[in-house]
Amino acid sequence: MKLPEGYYHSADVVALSRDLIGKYLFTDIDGTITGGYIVETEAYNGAVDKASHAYGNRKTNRTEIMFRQGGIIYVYLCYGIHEMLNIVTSAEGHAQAILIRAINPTEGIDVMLHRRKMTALKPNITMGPGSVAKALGISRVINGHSLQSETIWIEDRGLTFNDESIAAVPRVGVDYAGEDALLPYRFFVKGNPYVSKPNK
DNA sequence: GAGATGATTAGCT
DNA sequence: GCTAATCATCTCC
Repeated sequence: MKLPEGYYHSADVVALSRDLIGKYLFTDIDGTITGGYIVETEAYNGAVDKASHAYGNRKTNRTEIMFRQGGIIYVYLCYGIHEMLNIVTSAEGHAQAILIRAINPTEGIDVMLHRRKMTALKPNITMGPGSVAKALGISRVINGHSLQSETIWIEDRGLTFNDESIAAVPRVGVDYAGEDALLPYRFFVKGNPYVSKPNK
């Protein structure tokens, strides 16, 4: 059920982003399994994508993770507050990654509520990349972990969406990326309550 | 070593 | 809708 290592080695990060919709993402951070299926992703196409941290093959201590072979995770801090979860894909030397923007929780909901300091289940528990990471207990501590590990992994449980129920639109919050900001690299399940606000 | 800034969110108006 | 929160990382000096 766990997606094999080879799944992440595809060179087509955009197709993978589309394919990850409906896959189940789980974490086992402190002895409790939490997760759900992915309802929103964004592709970051490495060296040729102005919106990517690795645009122009810019390699630093932070982005080095993305240049590795696919099948690991890249976690980083944004705006000083929010941690974001990315799936690194493609072959070594190609800095491609997929940002997980929203999931539909199915496992360990009570634990996620506690992590989010919430008392009732509301869509905003895993709506938006910062919220997903917080609900799943993801932090920079597990930056670089393999998706074959016992800490974080993705499963295929046979859930699929047809093309009509998946929207492909420009990405969020990347206006500074010029023409690359217009690329339809954001995928989400139409009408799903956990999808983050813009363009819904 | 200092200064600018961002793949955002939550809370208030 | 608007704005504050808040810091690791990058970029120059």
